[in-house]
Order: sequence, then structure tokens, then C-alpha cells
Amino acid sequence: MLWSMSTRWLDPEERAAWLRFAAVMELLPGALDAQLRRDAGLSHFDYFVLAMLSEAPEHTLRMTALAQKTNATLPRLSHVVNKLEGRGLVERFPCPEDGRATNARLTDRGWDLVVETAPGHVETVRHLVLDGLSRTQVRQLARISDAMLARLDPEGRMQALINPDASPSVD
Amino acid sequence: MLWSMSTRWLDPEERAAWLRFAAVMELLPGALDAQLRRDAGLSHFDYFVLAMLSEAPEHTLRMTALAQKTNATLPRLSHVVNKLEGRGLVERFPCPEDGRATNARLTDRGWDLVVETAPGHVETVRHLVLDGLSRTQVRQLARISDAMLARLDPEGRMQALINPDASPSVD
DNA sequence: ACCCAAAAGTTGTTCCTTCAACCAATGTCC
DNA sequence: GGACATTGGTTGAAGGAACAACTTTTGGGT
Repeated sequence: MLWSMSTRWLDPEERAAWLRFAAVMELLPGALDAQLRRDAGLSHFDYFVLAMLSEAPEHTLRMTALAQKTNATLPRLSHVVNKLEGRGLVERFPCPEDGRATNARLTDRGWDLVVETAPGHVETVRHLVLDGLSRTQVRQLARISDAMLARLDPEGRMQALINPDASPSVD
Repeated sequence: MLWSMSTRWLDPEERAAWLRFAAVMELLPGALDAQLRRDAGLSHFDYFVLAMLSEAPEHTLRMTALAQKTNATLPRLSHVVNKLEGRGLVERFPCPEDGRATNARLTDRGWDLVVETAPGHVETVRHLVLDGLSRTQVRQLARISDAMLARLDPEGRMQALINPDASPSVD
């Protein structure tokens, strides 16, 4: 910002909202991660990967598709799937239609783990986020988040998630 | 959750709110980090450390106090302050009152950097978060965040920030 | 005075993420 | 139908964060 346009600082209401919201963003991810790590030995990202697979047809997705749904880079996903494969939660096999592509599929063990883990995770989300809000506030939060998403993700890559689907998924 | 109490799943409204909110939490930190890294060569955490010092009397804080304000562990803070000290943005000196303690103080260069950087950062926060919201929604966001904070941080360690104070700070 | 527990920081190790380089398969354009 | 760019994915090394172990200083108890 070289051309120093006298900054519009935050007024008290804006500042109050931003500071609180920033504090939530600081604390909530760690809290969710801690619960999953404790109860299932999974990072939040690990769990999310499994959850996305659990929602997919055949419990299978191409790596690229999975990366988009989880908002991850391909290298990151590759490493994580390596780890999950080592634990027998996921298996990889070449995609029949495209020789370049790889499919990731949830194993039975992986599915079982998601099914075991989802209830506790939902309970945590409820406890930390939703239960403190009124019905009205839940609706307000949805609209506010939508407004932010319009700025953060104009292309709507993450919108895939915001549709109806299968059972455990939950995230 | 062994005692398997048939889980209260999220209803459509709750699910809609949570998915959108989770997407925001996924994207926003990275966006803020990217802007600061590009314009000032600082991670968001780095910037936050400097900002907290810039608000403190004498631009000085004990490591422990700084760690609380930034929600960091002491080891993490120690490493980061090492780096910032190497760049001449912060200096450390033993605390006169307590031989165990160390004080961290913002240098002149550090102060200058915060002053240069703050406007662009505020502009980014405005653009990504606040400008998309109505005045009413800004107030709603503050109240909603407060409700979550009551669950996430019952002790209110981060509440220190939610008070009025000096100029550049901004975060 | 002395001992022992707790507090304040630092250092080192490990794990995770990101970045860059790389390989293989596909598709395209003369 | 052969060269070249593109897509899909993996791998290895480098930078950051969490956790554990280790000093040093303080303070309380006897």
C-alpha cells in the first residue's frame, strides 16, 4: 500500500466483531483437532479425507477430486493418503479410464472408523459451536458465512460440500 | 463416545450453517497469511506477535504474557522471537524483577514495520470479511462469536484483546 | 539455612506442510 | 504419426509447529 490512502480503520463495532471472530478462528480448529486426535488418532484433515470418501459413490474418488473437496494441494494429499494407506484405512488403485489417474477408496476398516468416529465429532461440533446459539443465530451464521465465502472463494470450489448426501460424512 | 447414545445428527439448517462456517475457517486464515507474507514478509502469527508488542506499554512484554496474548505455547513463541530478533524487529533482555523471566521489546525497525503493514492488513480484513456484511450482520457476528468463545475459552485467556487501546495494533 | 517443588525459557526431535523437481500418460496440431 | 505441451500424480528436501527434556531461578516449608 505505497500510495498511502489514509486508512479506514475499524470502528468500535467492527473491531469488536473482528477481534472476537478472529479469536474463534484461532481456538476452534485446535479444539476440533484435539478431540479427533484423542478419540480416533486422526488429525482433523485425516478425518475430513475419510469423510469425503465415505460420501462418495463406491467410497471412491480420484486424487484430484479428493484434493479439491478437501481444499488440499495434491502433494499434501498424496502424503496423507500414504499414511492412511499404511494404516489400512484407504487403498489406492489405478483409474481404469485414465492411465494417469489414481483412485483412492475407503477400506472396510476405514469405513468402520468413520462410523465410529462421526458421532463423537458431531457431538463436539454441537457442544462447541451450535449449542451456544439460538435457532435464529444459526441461520444468521449461515448467511454471514455465505457472504464471506463469496469473497474468499468466488469460484466456489468448496461449494461441492454444501449439498445434501449420505449418512456419516458430517463435516 | 462408547455408551453410544443415539447421536443427535445435524438438521438441515445446522448442517448448512456448519458447512459454510467450516469452509470459511478453512480459507480465511490462509488468505490473511498470504497477504501479510506478500506485503511484509511476515506470517500472520509473526505479525500478531509484533502487533501485541506494539500495543503494550514500552512496547515490551514478558515472554509468558506474550504467549498468552497470542495463544501460543512458550516453545513456539521462543522460536518465533528468535527469528524476529534475527531480523532486528524485536530484542530480548532479562527481566529486572525476576531472574527467570525474559522481556521482549519491539525495536524501532519493528515498530516501523507494524506501522507500515497495519493499513494493508486492515484493508484486507475489510475486503474479505466486513465489507460483505451489513451493519446488522457485523453486530450479529460479534454476538455469535461471543457465544462460541464462552465455550471455547471459558477462562477467557484471549479476552485480553477484546479491550480498547493504542493505534496500529489492529488484529 | 536448606531442600524441593513450581515457574520461566531454551533447545532438540519429530511430524506435518509446502515447494520444486520429476515421471508417466494423454491429447493436440501439423 | 511424431513433437510438444498439459494433466495427474509421486517423491525428496526445506521450513514451521507441537511435544518432550533440560536449565535456571524463585519461593515455600521446616
